[in-house]
Amino acid sequence: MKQAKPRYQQLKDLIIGRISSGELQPADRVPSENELVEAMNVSRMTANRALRELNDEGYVDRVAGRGTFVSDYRSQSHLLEVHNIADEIALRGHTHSSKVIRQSLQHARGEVAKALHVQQGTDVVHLLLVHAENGIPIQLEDRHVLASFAPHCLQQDFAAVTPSAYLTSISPLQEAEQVVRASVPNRAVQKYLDIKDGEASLVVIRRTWSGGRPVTFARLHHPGGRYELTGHYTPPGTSRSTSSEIVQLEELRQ
Amino acid sequence: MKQAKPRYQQLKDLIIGRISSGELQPADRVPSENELVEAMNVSRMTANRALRELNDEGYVDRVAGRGTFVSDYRSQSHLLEVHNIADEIALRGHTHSSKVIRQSLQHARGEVAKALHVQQGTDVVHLLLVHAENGIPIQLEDRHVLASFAPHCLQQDFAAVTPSAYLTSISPLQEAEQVVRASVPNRAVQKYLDIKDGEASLVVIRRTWSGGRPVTFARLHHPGGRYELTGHYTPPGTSRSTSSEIVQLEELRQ
DNA sequence: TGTACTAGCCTGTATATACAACTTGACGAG
DNA sequence: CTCGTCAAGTTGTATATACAGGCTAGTACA
Repeated sequence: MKQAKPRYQQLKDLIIGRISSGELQPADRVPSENELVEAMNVSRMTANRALRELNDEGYVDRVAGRGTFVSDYRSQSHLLEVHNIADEIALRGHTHSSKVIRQSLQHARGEVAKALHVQQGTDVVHLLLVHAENGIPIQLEDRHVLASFAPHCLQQDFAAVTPSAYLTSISPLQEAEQVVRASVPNRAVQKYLDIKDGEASLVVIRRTWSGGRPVTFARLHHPGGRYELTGHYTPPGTSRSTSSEIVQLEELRQ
Repeated sequence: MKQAKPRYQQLKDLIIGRISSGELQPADRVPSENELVEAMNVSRMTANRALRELNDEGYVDRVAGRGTFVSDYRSQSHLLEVHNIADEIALRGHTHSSKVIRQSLQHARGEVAKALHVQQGTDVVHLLLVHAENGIPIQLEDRHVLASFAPHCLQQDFAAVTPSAYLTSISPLQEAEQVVRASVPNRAVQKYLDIKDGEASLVVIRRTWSGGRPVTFARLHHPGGRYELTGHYTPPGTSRSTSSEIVQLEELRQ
């Protein structure tokens, strides 16, 4: 027997759905409280709670006197939260596409074996794919998956379902460790991400545990010029609306 | 003329104060909604909002039928999430040293004024210092602090106590937002961090709130070749911690 | 033409009321 | 003594209502 969700949650889900599907684009106007009252047959306080929480969660921006508008996340993602690149892009109202470059069974050696805590030569599936946002390359995913953990990994169509989504569908994520570093990538990475020579890239190296052991090891290369990670720590203070304002920055002067 | 805070916010501040001061210990019972109604002369919905938001922010745990209790989760994650470069280095058993390059009173302009939510021309203290680990430069800290928040900032000896440590000693951190990006730095940054031409740097831009307003804005430049951020994630409700283990990695082959 | 003002919409807050669901402890029947 | 029931207190949600304050467009006026 399934308990019905609260109405304010239903409203939130509805609006998040419209944003994720692309029906509502960043900066688009979201129905006002009074419009929700009429359309959804709820009281204004209920509509207010739904929109206020969406505001607190960063989905929308509200301006007294003007209205509620879809927030533009641009190219941000949350630090320390495990993310799926496709979802991130969908949340921004953009279209995600990915191209599989390699999908093969290999024997773990060196770094990979060490990172996954397995013997050299253990079967692993090696995935290499490029993710694009509105056609622009934004992530090169270089991932190794323990073959014993995901036996059907070779048959999967990762252009349709991202490896991240597939792996979490097999078994819930239990633990993750990530390292972020900056580097100037080599030719191969430059080519896949379409970045210029001498430009920096942001690299996220992530190991994910399931059932007490590491099951996948991924290197995620992003073009430094058009990708950044954002983190928000909300210890105390108000439930102040997270501003979607993005701080433009200049390089250190002279 | 100061605008009075909303009553639900006053309630939140009151309870946060009792927790911060130690009057309320973890697992202690917080006044119920009805008790707040009588004691504070507010409606139950207002008390409900205050307690609900404190719950969302992790200060308290609420159980229907039982009551509201002080959470003990926050005290753990607090220290671990916001890091001080000197503490990080000390954790690795190395020696930290720093050199102050600039420590001057300035008027906030452009990006800094915008990031700190103040008028152009507001007094800010500009700090520029290089942190070194075992004598090797590892961070260039370019920080602006609201002068009204830290009036003695100009007299402080930041070679002895890092700005981060000093600021948290003035007032507990309430909220932080950070952006991580990769870039190839300009000459000035290269010089201070002693990095080669064309090498990447990892830049952390961080804004920190206290008392509901941003009080400091910092750009932390790190040499890409010898610095990385590590994070550790454990999904359900458990605390996150930074892991000191560092995954060695190889460049993407070919 | 341009300026000031106002009507109307929007969000933000506060209150009173109501009912549902959950938890605990007290009380009484067996 | 044990078990079930019930009452009281608590949180969770929903509604109707009210007023304050911000924003905008259009209108009246100079």
